[in-house]
Amino acid sequence: MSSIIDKKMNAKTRSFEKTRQTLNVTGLRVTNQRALIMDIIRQGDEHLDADEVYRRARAKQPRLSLSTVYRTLQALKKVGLVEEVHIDETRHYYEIKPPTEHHHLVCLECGRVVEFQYPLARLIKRKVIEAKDFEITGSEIRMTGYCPSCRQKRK
Amino acid sequence: MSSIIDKKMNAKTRSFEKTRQTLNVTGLRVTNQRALIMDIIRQGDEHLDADEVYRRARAKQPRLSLSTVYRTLQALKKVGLVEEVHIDETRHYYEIKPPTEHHHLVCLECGRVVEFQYPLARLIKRKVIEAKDFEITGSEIRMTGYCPSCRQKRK
DNA sequence: TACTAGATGCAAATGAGTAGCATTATTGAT
DNA sequence: ATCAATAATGCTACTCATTTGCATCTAGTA
Ligand SMILES: [Mn+2]
Ligand SMILES: [Mn+2]
Ligand SMILES: [Zn+2]
Ligand SMILES: [Zn+2]
Repeated sequence: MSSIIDKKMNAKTRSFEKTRQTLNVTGLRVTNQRALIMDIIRQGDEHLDADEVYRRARAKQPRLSLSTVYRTLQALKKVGLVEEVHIDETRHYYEIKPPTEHHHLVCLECGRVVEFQYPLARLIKRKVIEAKDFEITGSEIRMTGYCPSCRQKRK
Repeated sequence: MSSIIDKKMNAKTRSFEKTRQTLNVTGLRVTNQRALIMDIIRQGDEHLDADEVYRRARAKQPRLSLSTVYRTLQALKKVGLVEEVHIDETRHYYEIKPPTEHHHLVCLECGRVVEFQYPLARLIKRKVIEAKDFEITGSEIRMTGYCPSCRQKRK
């Protein structure tokens, strides 16, 4: 049998199985649709919205419903495996909960989203508790501007 | 005639006229509905959403339509008189463009929004251009946590 | 005062996300 | 392996903030 196909299948299967393991410890039931959705987010390079997840998932499981995608995204968010990002105002995007703090830069010209790895949460948390006696548990920074390649074109 | 009523009327009229002046220099046509909406946002202490603006405006101009509120908010945003804040995911809120940078703290318990006056934009802008060659033109920080009074209750 | 582009009001449309409910699948116990 | 309990799924219908089309109106200008 073709070793190329075997390798592809195995890579996919491995990833999927790893995802099932991850899900298993959350208390959530491990369903095929959840494993698939989680896997798609894990493998997806970009930030995906519900509809994009849906489109990609249907390629594998045509009977999967959009409701399930929405419910799964909520569930994964709740158990802390996935994070919701508010890059634009019209819809929510999702990414695997990252190990280190990062924030998002959105290019106003081309829409590209760039990640900015920098720890601001600590600083902010401290400043806020000093000034306002307000205890911060989460913060999100969204920055807009122009990416390197669009800056060139504008000049 | 009652001087109290006169003073009230005059205060309102003065505010409204000042708003008309402000609008006049923007290139936008100065309509009663725009002046009223702008005035409501200016006088409103809190952050107002479209529907709240609509409710308050109808008290003065019952024929005003919700569409006009939405269109006006967009117009005021575009000319830089008003700023859109993304405090929650379900709707947009509006405030007069503040002269100094501030960000918003949202209490997860009671929903109260507290403003945090602190200049982070400069720092962020610099760090980002260094690290990513990305030119930042706007940034918004949304922080969630617990306000002083809700922190008490939780203990 | 008359002209005209821009603004308004109303009604209908859009679109992301949610909810109800009958059916199905996972899990943990026998 | 079988079963019961109950969580999850797939539909469909719904909600609700925001947008759009279009006929009518009005602010700004000559
Ligand atoms: Mn990211
Ligand atoms: Mn504010
Ligand atoms: Zn760009
Ligand atoms: Zn509170």
